[in-house]
Amino acid sequence: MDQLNEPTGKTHATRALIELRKKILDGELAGGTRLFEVPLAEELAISRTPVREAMSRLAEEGLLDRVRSGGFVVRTFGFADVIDAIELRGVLEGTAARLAAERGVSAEQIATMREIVHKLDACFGEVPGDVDFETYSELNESFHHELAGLAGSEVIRREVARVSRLPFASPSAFSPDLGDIAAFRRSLNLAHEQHRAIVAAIAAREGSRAEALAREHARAARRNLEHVLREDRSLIDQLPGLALVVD
Amino acid sequence: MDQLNEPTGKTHATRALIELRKKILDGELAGGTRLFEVPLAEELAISRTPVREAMSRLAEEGLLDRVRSGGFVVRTFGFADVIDAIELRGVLEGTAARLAAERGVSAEQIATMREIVHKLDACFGEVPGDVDFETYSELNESFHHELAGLAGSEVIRREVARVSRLPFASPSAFSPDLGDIAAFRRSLNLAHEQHRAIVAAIAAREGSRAEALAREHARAARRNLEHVLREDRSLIDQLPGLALVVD
DNA sequence: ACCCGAACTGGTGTATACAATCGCCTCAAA
DNA sequence: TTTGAGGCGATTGTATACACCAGTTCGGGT
Repeated sequence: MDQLNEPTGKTHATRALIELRKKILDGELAGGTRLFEVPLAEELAISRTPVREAMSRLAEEGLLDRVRSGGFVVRTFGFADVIDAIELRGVLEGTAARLAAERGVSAEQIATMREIVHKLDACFGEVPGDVDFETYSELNESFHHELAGLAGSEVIRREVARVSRLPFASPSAFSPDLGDIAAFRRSLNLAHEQHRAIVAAIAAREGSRAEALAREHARAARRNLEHVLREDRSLIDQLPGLALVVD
Repeated sequence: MDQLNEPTGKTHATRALIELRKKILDGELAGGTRLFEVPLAEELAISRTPVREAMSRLAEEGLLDRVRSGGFVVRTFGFADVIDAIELRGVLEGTAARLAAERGVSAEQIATMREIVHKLDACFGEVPGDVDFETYSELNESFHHELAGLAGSEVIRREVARVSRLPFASPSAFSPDLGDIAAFRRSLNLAHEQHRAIVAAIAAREGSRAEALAREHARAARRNLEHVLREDRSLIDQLPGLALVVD
């Protein structure tokens, strides 16, 4: 599921996939829009075959729905769906954390997690709000990536990855572009404390605690989303994958 | 996601989809087997195009994996994966139940659930083990179907449906074919008590309890699986979708 | 006015020829 | 022995023509 070959577009189908995905995420193709093969093929200057291939993959990603009579429509996402997708990620990461704790993880795995946490520590400077945002964002992604696989279950890892593929539900949804906002920088301290606690709970085989912490950790994304909605809706367009959301 | 047009096969692609799915679930195509378009097309007496379409859909279902260099392989499922898929269904149904309780459901929805529970009651006769298995199985499916949508979240409903599509993880995995075994028939009393309790918890807006009950309810499937593995492995071939599992 | 069916339109479904690519094998040179 | 270039066969990628299906419209008979 993570081997969706996209070296920035080798085949026509891959390029079509990337272009279409971009248009959907940018909101250029509104939810509910039916995608017709012929016009799309003309627009992309390719034949219908790779267009179909691309649409099929987008259906796998959950950005398109197949319609009964054939063809595809752009899936509609409202803010409620974004909230639910974030909740779902929390639930699944929570399950990954719980199972990791219950089933036990190797010393190497714990060491890996602790190293990531340690490197994340180093992102924070003396004064609150002084954060190496770029590095934090990368390490945060590593943390969540590792966590998904920590239970040693391919089934779980795959489903966590799947829901995280929706850009607005991904663990790094609010990371890369909100570095300017002081409030977000400061909230990172709390989030990172949760990173530390999750690892500790897993190491101590406290499954229920690990699960609860991972769920609460995902709530940070929801709080950020709600902040954006309440305080500064102009940020919506800057956040990747939030442009397609309608309400 | 539930509109996978399969009126038993109108188009070649649909027939190919059904045939391939059957072969995978029956274990005729072992996990790891690479599926080549040309031989498959010849075998099914159709062209490559609908074969690709069918494989693409099977990838969406999670029965095939795409490989980097193009093409598909049959996904491998071990018993550990079955366990995890059942666990995952429990987690997701638990989330559906919790959110339904937390967010509240309409009187009509509760009435619908209670009606299903009531009809399920009627499946049980005077003596333990006297069960209308056929009807129970159908109603059980309705119960789980309704539960998935009870939170009013399309995102949740869709993901519950998705994991339930793997036949060995579905709520009715052990229903239709185990009616003979007395032990299973008796265990149904317990399972049905859980149905009743889940509805009661949701109605009382006891989210945590509803979640825990739904999770535990899914464990019944796991117990049945483990029973089959321990006591009577010959049943494996009779259970739908368990033939593909290797360990 | 009403019905019914033929033709048309707009879309996907399918077959097929050909192009591009990947993996592997060979063979030669370091 | 290793390594790298080259070629070759197997397999997927792509274009395109045509088939087919479902609405829809239009016409004619009643």
